[in-house]
Amino acid sequence: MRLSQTLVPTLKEAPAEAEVPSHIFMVRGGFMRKVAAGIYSFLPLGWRVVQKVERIIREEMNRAGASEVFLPAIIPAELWQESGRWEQYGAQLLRLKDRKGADFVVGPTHEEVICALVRGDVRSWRQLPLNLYQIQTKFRDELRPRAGLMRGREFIMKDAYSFHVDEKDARREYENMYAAYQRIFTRCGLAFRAVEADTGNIGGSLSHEFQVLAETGEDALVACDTCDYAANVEQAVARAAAPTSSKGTQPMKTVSTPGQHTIEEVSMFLKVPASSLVKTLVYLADGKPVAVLVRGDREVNEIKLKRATGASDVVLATDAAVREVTGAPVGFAGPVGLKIPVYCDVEICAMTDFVVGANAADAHLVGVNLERDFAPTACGDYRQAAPGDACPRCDKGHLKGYRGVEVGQVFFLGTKYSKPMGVSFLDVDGVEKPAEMGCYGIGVTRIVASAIEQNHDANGILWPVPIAPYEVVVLELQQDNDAVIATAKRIYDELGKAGVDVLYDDRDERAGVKFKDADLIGIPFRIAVGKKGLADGVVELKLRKGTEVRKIKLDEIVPLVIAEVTKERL
RNA sequence: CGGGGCGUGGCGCAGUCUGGUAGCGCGUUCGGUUCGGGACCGAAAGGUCGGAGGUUCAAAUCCUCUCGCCCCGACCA
Repeated sequence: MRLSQTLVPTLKEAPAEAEVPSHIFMVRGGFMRKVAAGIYSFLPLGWRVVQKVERIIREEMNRAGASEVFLPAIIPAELWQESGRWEQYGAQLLRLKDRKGADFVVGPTHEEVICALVRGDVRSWRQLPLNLYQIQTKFRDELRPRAGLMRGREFIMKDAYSFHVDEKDARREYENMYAAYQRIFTRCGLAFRAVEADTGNIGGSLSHEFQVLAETGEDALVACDTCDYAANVEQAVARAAAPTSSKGTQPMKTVSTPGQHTIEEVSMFLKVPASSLVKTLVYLADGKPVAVLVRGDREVNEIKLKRATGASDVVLATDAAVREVTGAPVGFAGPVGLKIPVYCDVEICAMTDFVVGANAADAHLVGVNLERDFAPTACGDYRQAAPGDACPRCDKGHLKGYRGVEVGQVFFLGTKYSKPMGVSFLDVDGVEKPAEMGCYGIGVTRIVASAIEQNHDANGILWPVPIAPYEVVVLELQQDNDAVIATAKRIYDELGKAGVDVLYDDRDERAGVKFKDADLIGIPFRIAVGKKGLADGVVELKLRKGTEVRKIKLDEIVPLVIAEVTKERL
């Protein structure tokens, strides 16, 4: 492609709203433009990157035995009412009406549609297993879209759904997709990690997320420094310290702590570390108050609490509710004498003579001990795992913290959707059974953003060759020199004929502008054709990710570049 | 939804406190000189100051309402 004939509007300055590197460079490099909050147009360069990523995904999905379909973006509400998600999904679901007043949704995900398709046409065990996927635009009306493509409202996703005669086969396919995902992200040139994950809204019982490691990632991860355990902190098991046999030595007594209601304040006031305090938090589990105890320097993991209480909704209680339950202002809650269920994190089983709120204004209890002074309803893992924790899987390791961008997730769903949606088949034994299901998503546009987060410098993007919009850029450094123009055009033509994706900067611009733009848009291989080099019979070859400028003889440049590009393609 | 901030030519911003009829840099167009790391000189085009209402002789500026956007938090296949 000749740069003079396409639209690559590069900018010297990025819009003020762009903060993360991927957003800044995609706008500055002329890859995309914003249309509304979380909604973007892809320009020629950006769309080429998306298509390269999609091609890799298609190749690997097809190789893994999945079949591509294309489902509608606009879905009748009845299907969502049938699954129950019309009510459950909340405000993220964009709802609309047609001219007759009938309700529709813009699909944020497609379990309903795929189930409706499969239940109509799959009747027999002989038709299973089946794995269907699509690459399509999704819409989720996010509370707060941010960081360009990292969290948009409209985005491109590859979603796959598999159907099986039994759980064993569904788990086999889970492993198959897991392996395919490893290949996809590797081929995209990403440094990533598969981590154990919560199953969230989608439901099901087994899930891994594929996280691209990046400082700007929204997700907190922990991974063992010794074994291969890795998990989203939402999901990570917090290893219990060995319970102490000591019963504690101090008597329980009340101390006055006027105005000290945060852990930090109480810790300073009583001159004890936060790790010697026990934090009592009141939650409403489906509206009913429960208390959770964690060590003072820990955080409650609400997902674990949700699981423990069996509630479908767990929220921190309002100040008024806390006051009603504890009889004290917020900041003085404690387990002693509480009439509501008390969930005690196991870490506290290893503590003695700790500090808790006294359920009275301006007072705390010191020298408190489990069992002796209060009896919890349950003991378990209710806290957020944290860097420095002992690894829950191996004996030697400790957890380290990372930030990640979730680019894919695989779920084993069981019959969560197939039962309510009536996806069943007649098995060999003549019995009708619900299909076991899996689903597997990849954020295509998020891959594009996270690739930039991982591959950029101060001047612009450093695309990995397999997803670069073009593999090679040819710079024509002078417009008034026939030899330069003829040579640049010849190299461009020959590379193009050889199947190399090549961009030709034939614009009537000064050399400096072309160098700057080439760095900004991040094409991996750069060939500079100028009169200085031609005088010596050479052109210059430079890799975007390196600093070395190689002078290559005119008759060697094309075969050399073809060889080097091919090597990088994966 | 809670907290903070911002809407002024395509982009980045000043002007708003203290009302007087819109300015700077980049980009764009034309002419000239330049020409291997975002050139220089000269000329020019381009703005309902997010929108509506109000106060005033006079509103980008003050008041009310409203819409949009960004950041932090809560939320999240």
